[in-house]
Amino acid sequence: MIPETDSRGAQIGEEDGVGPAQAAGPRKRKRLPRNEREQMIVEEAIRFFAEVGFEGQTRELARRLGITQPLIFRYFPTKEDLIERVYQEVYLSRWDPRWEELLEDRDLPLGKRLTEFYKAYTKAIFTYEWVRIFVYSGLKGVNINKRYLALIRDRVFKRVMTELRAAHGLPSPDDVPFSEAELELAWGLHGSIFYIAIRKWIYEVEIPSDIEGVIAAEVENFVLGAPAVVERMISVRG
Amino acid sequence: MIPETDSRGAQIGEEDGVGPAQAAGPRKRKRLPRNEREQMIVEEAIRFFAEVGFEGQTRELARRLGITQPLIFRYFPTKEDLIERVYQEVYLSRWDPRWEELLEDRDLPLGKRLTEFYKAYTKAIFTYEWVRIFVYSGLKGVNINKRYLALIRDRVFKRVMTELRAAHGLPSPDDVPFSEAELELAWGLHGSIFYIAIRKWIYEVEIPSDIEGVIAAEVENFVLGAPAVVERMISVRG
DNA sequence: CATTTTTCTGATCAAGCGCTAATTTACAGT
DNA sequence: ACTGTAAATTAGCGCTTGATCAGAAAAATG
Repeated sequence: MIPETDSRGAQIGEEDGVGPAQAAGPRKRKRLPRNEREQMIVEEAIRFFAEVGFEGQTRELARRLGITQPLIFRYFPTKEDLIERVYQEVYLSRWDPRWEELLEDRDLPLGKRLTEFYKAYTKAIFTYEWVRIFVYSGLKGVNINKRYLALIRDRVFKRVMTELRAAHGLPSPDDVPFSEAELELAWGLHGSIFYIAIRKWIYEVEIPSDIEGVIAAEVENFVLGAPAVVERMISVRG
Repeated sequence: MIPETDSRGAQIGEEDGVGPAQAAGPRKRKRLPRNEREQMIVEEAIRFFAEVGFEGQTRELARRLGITQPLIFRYFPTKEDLIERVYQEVYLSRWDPRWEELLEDRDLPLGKRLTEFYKAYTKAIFTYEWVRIFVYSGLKGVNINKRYLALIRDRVFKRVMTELRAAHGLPSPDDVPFSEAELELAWGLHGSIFYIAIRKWIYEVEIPSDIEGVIAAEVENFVLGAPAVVERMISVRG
C-alpha cells in the first residue's frame, strides 16, 4: 500500500490516459464531447490547484491541458465556479459507509478494528491531491472543510470512544455522556496519523516507508494507553 | 493560558501600540526612524501573510499599515526579500534551549517532563501567526521549514525516546539504535498535539478550551502505551 | 456533398500586480 | 528661523490577471 511515489504522490512515470499533453507541441485542434472535456478540465484543475494553490492562474492550467485559456470559461463561468467543482470532486464519494460498520464489529478486537479502519481510510484519502486541497481550502476558510470535520467527529470519533468504553466494561455514552476531553483522545489518535500525511505532502519531508506499520504502532499505543485515561476521566467526574 | 481570542488569535479588542491604523482616515504624513518603520512593516507583514498567504498584495499590506505602497520597497528591495525577513522573524528565537534540559531532567517523572515541555512549547508557538506561516511556507516548499523539522527530530524526538527507554530499563540508543518506527512514536505524540493547532488556526474550528488538560491526557496516553510498543519493537528485532 | 451545430481559438479589455523615478515634506542640527 | 537630509508620497510603467466575444473549424446531420 502507498507505493513509491514522486513528490506529487503519483506513480512515477505515470502519464495517465485521460491526462493532458503537458507541454505538448502545437497540437491539432481536437473537439471533445462536452462531458468529456469538462471532466478533463476538472481533473487537471485538481492536480494543478493541489500543487500551486487556488491562486494558480487559468492560463497555466490551460497550458497544462493543452487548450486555450478562454475555453475553460466556456465550461465554468468563473474561476470560482471551477474551484467549487474541484471541492465537490475531491471530497465527494471518498467516504465509505462500511468503515462505520467495521468500527462497530465487536467480533474483532478493538485494536484490529482500528488498524483496519485507518488502513482503509488512509488508502482512500492519503493522496497528494486530497491532503493539499484539504489544507488549502482550510486556509481559505471554506465551509465544506468544517462540514467534513464534523462528519468525522460524529461518524468516527464518537464510535471509537463508544467502542473503547464497551471493550473495557465502562458505561455507555447514553449513561455517561462524552466529555470534550474524552473525545479529544480520538482526535489525538487521528492527529497522530493524519500528521504523517501533512509531513509528506505539506512539508514534503521523508516519512517511513512502512505506513501501515506506523499506523499499527499508533493504534497499539492508543489501545494500551487510552482506556486508563478514560477511566480516570469518568471516575473523577462521577 | 491561551486566552479567549478572535479567529486571528489576537486578544479581542486588541489594537496594539505599535500597530497600524487599520482603515484609518487620511492620516497626516508621519516620519519614523528607519529601524522603527522597518520593524513596523515586518510585524504587520507577519499578521498579513499569516492571514491571506504570501500571495497577499503589497498594496493591501500598505493600506493596513497606513502608508503608501512604494514605501515598502524603500525598506525591502523586493517582496520576496520581505517574505524572507518574515520567515526569520517568525522562526528565529522562538526556540528555548532549556526545553532540551527539561526533557533530560531525570529527577522528574517522564510524564511530568513531557507535559511541562509541551506546555512551554505550545505556549511559544501556538499562535495564529506561527502556525499559519509554517503551513503556508510548507506548501510553498521553503527550505527553512524542513530545517525546523530536522531540528525538532534531533533535539526533541530522539531525546524523548532516549528518556522513555531509560525510564523502563531498556537499552540506550548507543547499544540499540532507534528504528524509524520507534522515533515515529514521538512523531505521533507530537502530531496529536500539533494537530490541535491545525484544527484551530488552519481549519478554524472549535477546539477544547482546556488545552493543557488535553496535552496532559495525550502525554498520559503516550506514557502508558508507548513503553510496551517500544519493548516489542526492540525484542522483535533481537 | 452541403448544411447545421457546437467546440474551440485569437484578439483584446479593464483591473490589478510588483516595482521605479521624480518630487514633496517632516524633522534634526545649527 | 533657516537649511540639509532622509522619510514619505504622487504618478505611472510594463506586465499579468480573469473574463469577453466574434469568428474559425471540427464533428454531426441530412
